[in-house]
Amino acid sequence: MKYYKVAITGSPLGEFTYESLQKIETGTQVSVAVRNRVLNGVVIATCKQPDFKTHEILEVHAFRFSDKQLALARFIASYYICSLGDAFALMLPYEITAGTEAAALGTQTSVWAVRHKNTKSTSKIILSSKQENALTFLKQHKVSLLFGDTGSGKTEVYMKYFEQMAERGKTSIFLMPEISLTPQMSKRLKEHFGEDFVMWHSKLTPLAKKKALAKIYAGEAKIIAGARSALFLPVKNLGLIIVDEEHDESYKSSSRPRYNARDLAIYMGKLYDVPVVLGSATPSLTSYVKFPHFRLKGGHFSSEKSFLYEKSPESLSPVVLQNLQKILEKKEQAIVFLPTRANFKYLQCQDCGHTIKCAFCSVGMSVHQHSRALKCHYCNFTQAIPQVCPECHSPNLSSARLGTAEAVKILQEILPSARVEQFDRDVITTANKLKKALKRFNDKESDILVGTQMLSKGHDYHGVTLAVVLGMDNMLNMGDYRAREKALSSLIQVAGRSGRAKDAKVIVQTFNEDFFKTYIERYEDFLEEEKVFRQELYPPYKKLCRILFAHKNGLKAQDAMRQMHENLLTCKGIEIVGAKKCAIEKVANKYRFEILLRADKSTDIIKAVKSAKVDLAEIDMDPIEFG
DNA sequence: TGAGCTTACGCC
DNA sequence: GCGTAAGCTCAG
Repeated sequence: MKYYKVAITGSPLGEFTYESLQKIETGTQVSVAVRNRVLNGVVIATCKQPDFKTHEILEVHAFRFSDKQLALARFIASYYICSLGDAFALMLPYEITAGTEAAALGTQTSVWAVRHKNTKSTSKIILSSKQENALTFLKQHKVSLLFGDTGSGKTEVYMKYFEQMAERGKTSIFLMPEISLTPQMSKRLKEHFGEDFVMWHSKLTPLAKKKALAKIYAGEAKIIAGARSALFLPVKNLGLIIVDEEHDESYKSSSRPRYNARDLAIYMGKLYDVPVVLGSATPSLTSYVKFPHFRLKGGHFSSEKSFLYEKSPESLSPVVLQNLQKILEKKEQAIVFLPTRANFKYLQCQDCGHTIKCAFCSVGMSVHQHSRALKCHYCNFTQAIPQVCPECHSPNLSSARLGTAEAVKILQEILPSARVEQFDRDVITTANKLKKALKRFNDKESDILVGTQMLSKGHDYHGVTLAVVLGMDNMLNMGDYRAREKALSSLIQVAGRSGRAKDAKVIVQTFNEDFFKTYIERYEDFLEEEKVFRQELYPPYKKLCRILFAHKNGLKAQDAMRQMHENLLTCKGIEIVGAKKCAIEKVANKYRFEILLRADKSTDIIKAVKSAKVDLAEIDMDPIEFG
């Protein structure tokens, strides 16, 4: 009898020992019984017979993780402090049988693919001399940052690099934020690379996933574009990883394990000995400090952009409305950016000051006029809009903090001839709706798009000559160490969506004109100054780790925090910045506490957290959210 | 007393 | 994480 250590896929527990008569290679997928359930697992080692009774491995699957994937899983488990089972779960975003079935399917597809090879464009990508220089630079470095303005032609540089890799038979992974996986980008890559190109994201239908996997297994996919999970696909012959919009927060997972795909891409680059390119018009300070960069300036468009700052509280002010009116008269288009969804973020009593809170979270309920409801943006709890204050019964309830839906409503009333559309995740719920909304806008069937961050991510709007940016001060006043970086980069990203063809105007409503004015066209100056601000206490100069404790019994969560805090006191090389209630005390009926750690080296944090960890603790290494 | 719900334990 | 068994509450 042989004995094996098995990591249970998706389980936070450690490795369990199972027996089998078969010889099973490390990395092989197996089915095992835990309690009386059959679960998937991964064989991670052989071992001696333990002193307890073991169960038999029920089934040995055909799929096996490569040694490099095993190394990646081990790294994730150790750096993000999670079980191997949790790490492997990231790498299996498809059913257990996918490996074998897809492999079988692969042969069929390859015949099909060969027959359709002629769908691939034969046209070569022609780069400008600046772009050529950029590519040369990227090729000279293991990890590099392509710091390129919107419209500077980063995508062509990427595509040329992909093409050269494909010519050498190498596969490239192209990561982008989920929301940027637009029909436009897909179309462009598909047109150029034809059957060599595969798209991967969580919303693919099971059949589409199967087809994509088949191509990947068969080694036919040469360019794999996808959201963060695409990083873990079983790629053959990896040659290059490009992480576009590297500053984007969506690379960081907000559930266990809380990995950052951009950072893991860099680790994978080392592991596979392939180059990694990070790209952004507004790079994170972390990447800017850590990696050599090539500055690709704009100038792709000959148009000019002018900025107008309005010192005003957030509103559709006369200045904003007049400018929108002018745009309509000229039959041009505008985008309006607002960081808030719904009609209003809050509903407040004018007499006693009470804000209506979610019954399950310690946050205000947002007003959704369309569904005539108050909605919690944290847990989705919905209730009717009350007529009187639940505290003092006053009927004087008023809404605060303008949201996208309300802005659309106001614009439709004041500018009745305008065709205004809401562009946020309340309205754009599917890929199809996104595609259609973009098509309407680019076909000039709509005039004004009012939206959140979604507006600014990777879409090309040809005819926009006015960008209105509201709510910047709310972003700036968020209070976490990245607030300035986030606000400025959002502004630059939104501004970058306008003036692609003609001269354009950007209206920024803010009381912090000096800050935005100074840096809007000099992001590198901002980064230089930000270095000084971060030097003493914040990343990339210091490592942070946040540990969360959430439980519906508040005392349980607090006790767990206290216990871990006590354990941490004896640990060396770390600073306990705080151990307290979270800023948002309760979410989805769970009370929340947190510990924040700071250190010079991540190894000290890992060592400390591993030794001090208690059951309830959820580890968030390199956190970017502090709510 | 036991149905119905909450909490603690430990999984190989 | 999650199933199970033990603990707890309360109408009858």
